[in-house]
Amino acid sequence: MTEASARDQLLGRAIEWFATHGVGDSSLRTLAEGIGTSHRMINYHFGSRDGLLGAVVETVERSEREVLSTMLDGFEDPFEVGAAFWTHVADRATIFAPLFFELSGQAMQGKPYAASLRSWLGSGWLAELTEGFERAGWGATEAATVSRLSLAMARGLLFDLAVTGDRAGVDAAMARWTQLVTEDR
Amino acid sequence: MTEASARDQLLGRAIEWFATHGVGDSSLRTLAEGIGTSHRMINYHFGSRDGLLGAVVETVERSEREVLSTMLDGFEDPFEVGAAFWTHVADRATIFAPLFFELSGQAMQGKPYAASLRSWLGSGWLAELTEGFERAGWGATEAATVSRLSLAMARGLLFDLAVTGDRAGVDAAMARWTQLVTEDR
DNA sequence: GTCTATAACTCGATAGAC
DNA sequence: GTCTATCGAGTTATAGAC
Repeated sequence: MTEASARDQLLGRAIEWFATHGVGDSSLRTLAEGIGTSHRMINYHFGSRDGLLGAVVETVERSEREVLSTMLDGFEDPFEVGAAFWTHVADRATIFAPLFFELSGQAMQGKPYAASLRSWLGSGWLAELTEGFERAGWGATEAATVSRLSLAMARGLLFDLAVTGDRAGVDAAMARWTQLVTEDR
Repeated sequence: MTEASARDQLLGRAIEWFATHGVGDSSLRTLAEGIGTSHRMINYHFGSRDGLLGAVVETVERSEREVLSTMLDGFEDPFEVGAAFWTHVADRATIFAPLFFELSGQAMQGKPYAASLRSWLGSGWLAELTEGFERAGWGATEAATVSRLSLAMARGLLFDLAVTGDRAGVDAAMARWTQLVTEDR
C-alpha cells in the first residue's frame, strides 16, 4: 500500500481540485500548480491527461459504491438506507454535484475516459435499489418502476440543490417524495 | 432582421455543432471548419469564444421558453401542457441533453458565460409550473412542492434518457409519476 | 463582411539529468 | 520519483487588405 501512496495522494488532491475548478478548463499545468506538484509528475503517474481523468472517474465511482454498500449492510429498512445515502450525497453536493453533472455530460457525449461512468450511470444503482424495494414488499415490476423514479428524483433534486443551494427546501421535497411513494403502496 | 441574418445563421449552426460535439473540446477553429466558416468570422460576430457561448446559452434558453409559452396558450389542462412539453424535450434529448447537462455543470461552477443559465435553472420554470398546478386545483404550498418535485423528476428522467437511450422505459416512468401525483391529490 | 497572415500564448507530452 | 528544459502543435485574438 505504501508504494502506491504517492500516486494515490496526488489523485486525492486532484479530485478535490476538479470538484471546485471543474475538469473542462483545468490544464495539467494549472492543476499541478494548484495541488502543489508539476505537470511532469502527473504524466509520470497517470501517463496522460485522459489517464488521470479515467483514474478520477474510477475512484469517485468506487468510493460511492462502497459507501452505499456499507449502508446496505448497516441498515435493515430500505428507506433508512435511502435517507442515509441521500444525506451523504446532499452533504457533499455543493462540492461534488457540479463535477458529477459535468462528467455525466461528457459520458453522455461518449468521451472515452468516461465510458465506465456511463455504464455505471445506466445500470449501477438500479439493481440494488430494486432489490431494496422488493425486500420492503413491493412486487417485482412495481419495484423496478419505483426504483427508476426514485433514482431520477434523487438526481433531479441533486441538480436543484447544486443550482439553488437550498438544502432545506430540497430535503423537504425529498421527504414529500418518500411520503408519496409509501402512501401509494 | 436582414442585417442580423448572417450572425443568426452562424449561431444556429454553432448550436447544432455544440449539441453533437460538446462545447468542452470544440475550439473556434474546429467549430468554424465544421460549420463552414472561419474562426475569424466567429470572433467578428461574437467578439470572443465566451461571447459565442453566451449567445448560444441565451438562444437555447429563449427558444425553450417560447415553446413552453406557446403550449401554455394552446392547452387548458396543465397536465396536457406537461405531457406535450415532455414529449418535446424527450424528442430532442439525444441531441440536446448532453449539451444541457454539460452547460448546467458549468453554470453550477459559476462560469460567467453561463450565469444567466444558472438563474434560469433556479427559478425559470418553477413559477409557471406552480401556477399551472394552482389552476388545476392544488393549494398554494402544495402546488409549490409538487412543482419542485415535477421539475426534478423531469430532469432526472431526462438524465436517464440521455444515458440509457430507453425512450419507452422513460415515457412509462413519466406516466407512472403523473399517476402517482394525481392519485395523491 | 470576408479573407490571409500572424502575434502571443498555452497546451499535452517527452527527454534526460539527478 | 522528482526536477528543469523544451518540442511541436494547437489555442484565442488581432492586424490589415479587399
